Formats: sequence, structure tokens, C-alpha cells
Amino acid sequence: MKRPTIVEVAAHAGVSKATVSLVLRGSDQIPEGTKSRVRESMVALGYVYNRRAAEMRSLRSKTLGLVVANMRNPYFAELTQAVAGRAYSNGFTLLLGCSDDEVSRQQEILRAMIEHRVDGIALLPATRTTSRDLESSLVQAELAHVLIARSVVGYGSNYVGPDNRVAGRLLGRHLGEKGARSVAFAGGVSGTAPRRDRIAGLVEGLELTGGRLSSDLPSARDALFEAQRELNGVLGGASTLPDAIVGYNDMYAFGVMNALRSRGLEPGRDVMVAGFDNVPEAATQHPGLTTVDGFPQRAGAEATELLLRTLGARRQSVRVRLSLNRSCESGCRRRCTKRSPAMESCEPRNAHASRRSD
Amino acid sequence: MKRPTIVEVAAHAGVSKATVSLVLRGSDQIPEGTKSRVRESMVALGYVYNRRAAEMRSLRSKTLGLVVANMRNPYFAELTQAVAGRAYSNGFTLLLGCSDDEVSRQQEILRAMIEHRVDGIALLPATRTTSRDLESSLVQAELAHVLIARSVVGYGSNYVGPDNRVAGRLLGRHLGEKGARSVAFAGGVSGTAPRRDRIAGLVEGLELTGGRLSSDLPSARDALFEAQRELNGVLGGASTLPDAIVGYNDMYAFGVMNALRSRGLEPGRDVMVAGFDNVPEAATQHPGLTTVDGFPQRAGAEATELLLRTLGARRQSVRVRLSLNRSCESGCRRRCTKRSPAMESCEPRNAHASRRSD
DNA sequence: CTGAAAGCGCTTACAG
DNA sequence: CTGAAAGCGCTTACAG
Repeated sequence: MKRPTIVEVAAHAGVSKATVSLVLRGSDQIPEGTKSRVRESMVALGYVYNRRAAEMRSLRSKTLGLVVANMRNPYFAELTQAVAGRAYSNGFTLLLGCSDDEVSRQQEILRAMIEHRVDGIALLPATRTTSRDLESSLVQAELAHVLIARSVVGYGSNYVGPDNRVAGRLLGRHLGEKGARSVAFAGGVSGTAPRRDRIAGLVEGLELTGGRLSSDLPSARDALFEAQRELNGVLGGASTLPDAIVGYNDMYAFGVMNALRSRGLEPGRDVMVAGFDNVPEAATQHPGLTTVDGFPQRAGAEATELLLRTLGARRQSVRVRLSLNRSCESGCRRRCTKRSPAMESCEPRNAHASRRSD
Repeated sequence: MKRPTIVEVAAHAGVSKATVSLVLRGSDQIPEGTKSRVRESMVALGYVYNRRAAEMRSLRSKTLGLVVANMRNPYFAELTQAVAGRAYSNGFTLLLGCSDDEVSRQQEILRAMIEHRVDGIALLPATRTTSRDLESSLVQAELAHVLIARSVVGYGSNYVGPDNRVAGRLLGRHLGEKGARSVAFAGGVSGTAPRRDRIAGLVEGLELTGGRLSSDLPSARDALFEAQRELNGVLGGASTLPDAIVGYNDMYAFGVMNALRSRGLEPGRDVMVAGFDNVPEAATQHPGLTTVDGFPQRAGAEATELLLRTLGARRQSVRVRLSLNRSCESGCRRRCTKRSPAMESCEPRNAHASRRSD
């Protein structure tokens, strides 16, 4: 039951501990004969390297921490996969924590990870995280860290993720060009950096094209299901519909689509709908959802690389891109001169026609 | 930069290392006066507990490993969140690895985790994992482990996840009752345990109600997008459509819906479509997808508990449940006598009308 | 109630 | 090329 240590291996092979240690790390100072003898002993005894003991002595943990708000948003899941992959391919072990979007829990997880002596932490912060929270944990511990996907108001450094302002601008301009004059924004938690930036960008983009943000619908917690409920409330009292509704993210946008349908309205035909993120499901919904691609794979990979290089304070944006789909085709209808033979002439579905950000 | 250790704290407080250690672990043998003096020293020096050193000495790592095939399937993402939550609330740290559904990579990750001396491993195995792969890693290391969500042919023990046979049976019977006489199964990798069990159950359920499995469409790798392509090929050559198409999982089922639409067919009306898992998106698609709920939260939580209790070899099933939605309403159409005022009279949407498994 | 010593399984200089 | 010794930061008996 008890696993053999290098002491046992050394005795079995008739060498010293130090020699075994050198063999373990493939030193080229040990002649082949000794090496193979030691290796045979390891096999014979069923030796398993104890990485933690090694790291303890050498004072490097070769470990990274990832704390995410939740896993239900496919964007976050994909990010997590990318971080795990990058950590792995660099020989790092990844500790995962899930805050359930609660700051107190997040702080406890961070603390535990710091006690574990991770070399760095990638944090997808809980919605209500303040810069003070970060100061009292990551900064105070002088730990290399990077925020992914969500930046925090008042905490400018070490962010890797979409530039939400540019993303909003891309979408705003697109909607304006499609003929949207009044646009509503739905979902997200007000006061948070991503929401603020997306709205700011949206307004800028709309202004370029003659549209405007007509309302800012109240927000809710659980995107997929709550957006639908809240929207029902708002639309119920509204006398006129906006030309377009932009969800805080794709999950909200899906909820918006449902809310519209439950009122007998067809998204894309009666009201344009758009989101942010470009989760895989965006292309497979009906109609496909026009959204801004936030490239989670790239964000996760770059955040990890940044962490690994222990680069100092930097702010890094992942390029965003419009992902055009049918959910915004109503504007197209009004403006396209020839509608036949197919709508596709106006906007290809799933074609990822791209309009890159500057 | 270098963090203070208990030696520094002890010197600062004028006590021995052992006393500091006892204070750290809240021993009640130390009088309050000493405790608070020591604690003040810790604060003064900015002491941070080194969990790894402690675990090294006490030979318990308080660490669990989770290796998942991928994160893109929302079912897996939710499972991961549940495992993370349960590990956390039991004071365990979670190491995460992602195999990208490749066995060789999975084996390397397992090895690394074993070297890290995790106390146990939860494995959502890569598709082509054999029992031999498990023998040579987890079993040989005599490590507590549990398979989640996917069982492996020939490896009977330590599985927590849906009983796919029961799940298939539930769905088969439902489809038969809806009037389906010919049913096609699409997707998954042939030879794998979950696919085999789902099909076997489906056949049983159909037999009870006069239906039959008409074909077993070839499988593909990437559910969401590939299912659509493969189905196009198959349907293109087929002269008659089946009454229903069952996807290997919900992601495949979504692909099936798209494939049908791209041929001008409306899922739910022209052909019934169903899946397995009940990912959140199932309810928000249009039409909502009828599927069998596999309760990922529960599976993740129970797997973790099982691991923590280090119970020996057991096989544990998570209860499954039919999740009825409109994607199977065509059968309803044929059979319901009164169709008005609403289809809802036949099958409530999102109501999670449940038919529990025995 | 508190301290001195040994030890967890490795690595790291330093000799030879 | 290989060994003896010290040490990573804790905990654990064992004294007193």
C-alpha cells in the first residue's frame, strides 16, 4: 500500500538517493548503464514519482489556478477548456474552482489556491467583484494573475478578453446599417464593466448610423431563463416594439427570442435580435443568432500564456468579430432591393462573414 | 518576496514551531492568550499558510482530480461545475484536466495526477477508452476513482451516471406511444457503452409499443456540426423518412434539427426528433427538444461524494427522466382527438412532465 | 501547556 | 560519475 520512495529505489539499485533523483530528471551526467539499472529498480518496485515532494523542495509548484464564475455559459466552458489545454501543454497542473458567481466564495477559493502555492491565477471574476476584492487577495499575495473575459471596474491591469467597447460598436453599426433606429439592451448586471462597455460601444455604433438606444431593460441573474421572464414584463407594458433587441450575451439573446415567440413575434422577422460571445449554439438556433465573436479559445490560451510568462501588468484584448445570422434579417428585408431568390444573398448563414475590429 | 514560515512566526511570537502549528489548526490545548499573540505575529509578518507543505508531512493531499473528455457539451460542463462545488464544500482542491477526447492525452493527464498524489480521480473517459487503459493507470495505481457519465465496455465498477438502458427505454416507449413506427438513431461512436445501451433500451421501449429501430445512421465526431452533415448524406439517399430520429445526445439532436430544416422539413411536425441529456438549451430551442434528463448536477455531486467516502467498487445510477417538448409533437398530432384549442393540451412545454424510471 | 527532535519525499550544492 | 548532508515548510509523537 505504501508507495516506495527513492530511498527504496536507491537501495534496490545499489546507488544513492541523489543518483536516483538525477536519473528521474534525465540528467546526462549519469552513464546509461546506471540509468537503466535504476529504471529497472523503479519498475520492479512499482515506484511512482512524487511530484509534490519534488516541487516542495525546489519551491516551484508548476501549478496554475483557474477560478470561474460558472460553467453553464458555453463561453466560459470553452475558455476553461482552453486554459486547461494550455496549462497542460506547458507542463502545468491546473486547479479549478467555481465561485457560482458569488464573491465570498470566490475569495475563499482564491485564498485556498494561494495557500496551495499556485504559481499564478486566472480569474473569471464573479459579477459583483470589486477592485477592492482583488486588492485584498491577489494583489496582496503578490501573485501573478490575470482576469479573463470579465474586467472589473477600477482594476485596469491584467485583463485578457474581448474589447467590449469595440464589440458593441461593431454590433451597433451593423444594426444601424440594417435599418434599426431604436434598439433595446436586455440583461446583464448594471454597473459591471462588460455591460457598461458593451452599451457604450453600441451607442457609438448606432450614432454612426442614425440609430439610438431606446431603452435599457432591467437585468436578471440567470440568463437563459430569466431574460425571458423579464422581457415578458417589459414588452407587456410597451406600446411599441424596438427595432432590435440586443442581449447582454448570447444566452440572454436566446431568452429574448423565446420571450418574443411566446408573444407571437418571430425573431429576425419582426424584431432583430443579437448578442455577444458567439457560443456554438448561436449558429444552430433558428434563426441563427447574429452575435459578436469573443473567441473564447483564444482568450483562454492567451491568458494562460500571459500568466506563464509572468509578464507584468498588461491589458490584452482579444479581437472581436461580428457573426452574422438570420436573427437580424428584418432590417435586411426593408433595405434589400432584390429579395429573391434567397435571403442568403443578403447575409450568409454560418458563413462567418467577418468584419474585423480595428 | 520570500514568504515567512512558521519559524519566523514562532520567533516573532516567542514560541516554538510546534505551538504555531497547533494554533494554525485551532487546537484547543493552547490558551487564548498565546493564540492571539501568535495570530498577531502572523498578521504582522504577512504569514500565509503553506498547505502543500502541511499535506506533504501529513501524507494526505486533500486533493481530487477530474479529467473530462471535453467542455463543449453543456452536460459535461455542468457535471464539472457540480464536482468542483462538491469538492470545494468538502475542503478538497480540484485538479482539472481535459483530454480533448483523446485516450493518449487522457492517460498522460491521469499519470500526472497520480504523481501529484491526488486522493481520488473522477474520470469522464475519452470515447475510445478501453478497460485496459483503466487497468494500466487507475487500477494499477490503486487509486480511488469513479467513472462519470460514460461507462467503459468491460469495466463494470465505479460508474456514476445515467442508466442509459433505462433512458433509452423511456424514450423508446414514449416515441412508440406517439405513433412512431420507424425510428432512426443518429450519432455517437459505435462500440461505446453509452451508445450501445441507449440503442438497446430504445429497441426495448419501441418493441413494447409496436415501433422498431429502422436504421442506425453512421456516427461522427463533433456532435453539433457533424450530425448535420452526415444526416444530409443519409437523408439525401433515402426514399422515405423515419417517423422519428433520435440523436445520440442533445447536441446531435440539434444537428439533426438543422439537417432537417435545411431540407425544408420542420422538426416536430414532419419528423419527431429526440435526444439524451436535457442540456439547458433543449428547452429553449424551437421547437423545444424532447430528451431524457440525465441530471448532470446530481451525477457530479454523487460521484464526488462516492469518491470522498472511498467506497469500494459500486455502480451507481442517476435516475433519468423524460423531458417532453415539442420536437416530438407530430405523433401527438396523429393521435390526439381534440387538437384545439392548443397543442399544449397534449404535451406541456417546459413543464418537465416526468415519467420516472423504476 | 510548550519545546526539541525527527521526518514527509524529494532536490541541491558540495565533496571526492 | 556518485555519495553524504542539509533543507523545502510543515506535523507528529514524545518529553517535560
